[in-house]
Amino acid sequence: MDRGWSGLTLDSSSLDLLNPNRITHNNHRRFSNPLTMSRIDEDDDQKTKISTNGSEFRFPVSLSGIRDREDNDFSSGVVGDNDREVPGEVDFFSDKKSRVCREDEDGFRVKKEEQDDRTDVNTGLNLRTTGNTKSDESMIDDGESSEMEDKRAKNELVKLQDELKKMTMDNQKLRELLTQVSNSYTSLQMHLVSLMQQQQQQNNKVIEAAEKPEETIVPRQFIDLGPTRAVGEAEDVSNSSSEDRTRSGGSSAAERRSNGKRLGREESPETESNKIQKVNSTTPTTFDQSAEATMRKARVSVRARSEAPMISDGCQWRKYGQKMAKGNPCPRAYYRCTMATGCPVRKQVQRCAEDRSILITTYEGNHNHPLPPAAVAMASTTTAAANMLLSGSMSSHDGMMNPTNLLARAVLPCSTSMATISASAPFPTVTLDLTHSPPPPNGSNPSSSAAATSNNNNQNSLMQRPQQQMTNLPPGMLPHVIGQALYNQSKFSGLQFSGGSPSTAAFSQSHAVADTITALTADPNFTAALAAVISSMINGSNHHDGQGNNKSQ
DNA sequence: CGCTTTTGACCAGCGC
DNA sequence: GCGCTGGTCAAAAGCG
Repeated sequence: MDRGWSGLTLDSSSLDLLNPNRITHNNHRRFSNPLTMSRIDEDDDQKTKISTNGSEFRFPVSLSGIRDREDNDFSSGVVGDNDREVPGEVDFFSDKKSRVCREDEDGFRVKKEEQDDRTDVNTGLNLRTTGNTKSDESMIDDGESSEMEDKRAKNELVKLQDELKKMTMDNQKLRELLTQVSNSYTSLQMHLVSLMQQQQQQNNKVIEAAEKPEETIVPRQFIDLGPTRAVGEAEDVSNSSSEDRTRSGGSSAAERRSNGKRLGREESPETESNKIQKVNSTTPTTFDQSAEATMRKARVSVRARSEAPMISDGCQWRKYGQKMAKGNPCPRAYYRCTMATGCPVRKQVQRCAEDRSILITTYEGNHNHPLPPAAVAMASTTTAAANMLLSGSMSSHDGMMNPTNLLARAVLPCSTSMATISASAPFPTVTLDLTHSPPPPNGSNPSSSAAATSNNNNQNSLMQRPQQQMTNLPPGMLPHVIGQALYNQSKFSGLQFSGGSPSTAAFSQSHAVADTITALTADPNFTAALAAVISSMINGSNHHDGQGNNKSQ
């Protein structure tokens, strides 16, 4: 069994990775970004020396641009403290500049000026120098140099300590901010899902009333796929149960199960409603229509690389069966959600026949109970998938989909394609392939064919297409990204969420990033890889950056 | 002892 | 009608 709990833990090291600004901040402050330097100066005057000193180390560019400010910093900071240090500090800086100038031609002019100043000083000394006094001067110089070197080292130490303190404080602040953002996002997502579900249910009722005014039975698809249960509202789904899946033809399976074979399995409120349905479903007139409707049981299939038996999605699952599937030497395991009695959510887990490292997890149904934060994303996944598929079925039975592009955009705003949808399968299924590297712009990535061929795994004969993937994503992260993607997609579908504003895309994108960050925090071991994903999402320009993620292929 | 997993059996749908 | 396949059940076994 997989408890699948993934606590929200924050790691200071990961925080640096999480925050793109932070990355820029740290890296460039030490290496090459004068803009960051100036920003630091503005942020904290006390750190002027630090930042200046930090830049003093080795930034190779734009010396002429920063030079003046640094000189001023020196004169205002160091000189004020100890006049005797002025020459030393200046000399040292000049040495550094000389070294820097050897590395960068941009600073040549500055170096020359500095050298000229120094030359003037030395020249003056030389003019007063005799043979003996010259050696004395040298000795004095050496003594001052070593002393200044010590002081410089001390200053550096103090500065570094200050910088470390500042970084620690920044990390703490970011940590708190991240926690707040995560919490806010989780609650907001739940709220939005709830609202969307309510809206869709209203739409469903209107449509059903219009199409089948005399029918007492609503095709289960509408209810099963309806998101009303995802957040655990005790909605009286008088005729729904993903268990009474209509693939069984509706009545026969329901009757069979009502005969006692499955008694005790479901003690949820559904049991009562199931009985109602069973009675009603015996009516021949309802069978055909409900059967047709229920052919569209939404599923979300996730392909991901994982050595674990299951990907961790935050829910509790109980294995209730295992079968050898045709064409795949690996058995298929059937799991049922046990977080609440009667939760209709099931999932199938099977390894890909072609690549055993690929784990194919197919989710079905919507949770009817509150979920822990770690499981919200996957819940939203199934819900959003249901919404998306349902929106298609509402508009057209066959032409429901061509939302791949929309979905792909929702999954990753910068992606070409990541998810595919099969409407022809017995159950409309959204398949997300997270196992391959991003294809080249022309889509001729060999992995694309691999993705296509490796799908021969009896997963409803889904059509696979070249994908934009996030290679080796940690299992814990998958549901977050996927959930957000599908959630976005469901909004983009526009059929049941007509209220979407132009800002919806940006809103969703920002939340996708936030959700990704949440997932990141769940497993610091993957922060590096995930930071790359976040960066790609933020930058929106990772189409051609697949080399680093080609490990999986 | 209670919960979970295993596994053989059962059933429905589908194609021939 | 028969066989194949997918999906599920439920008794038995395992486990903490």
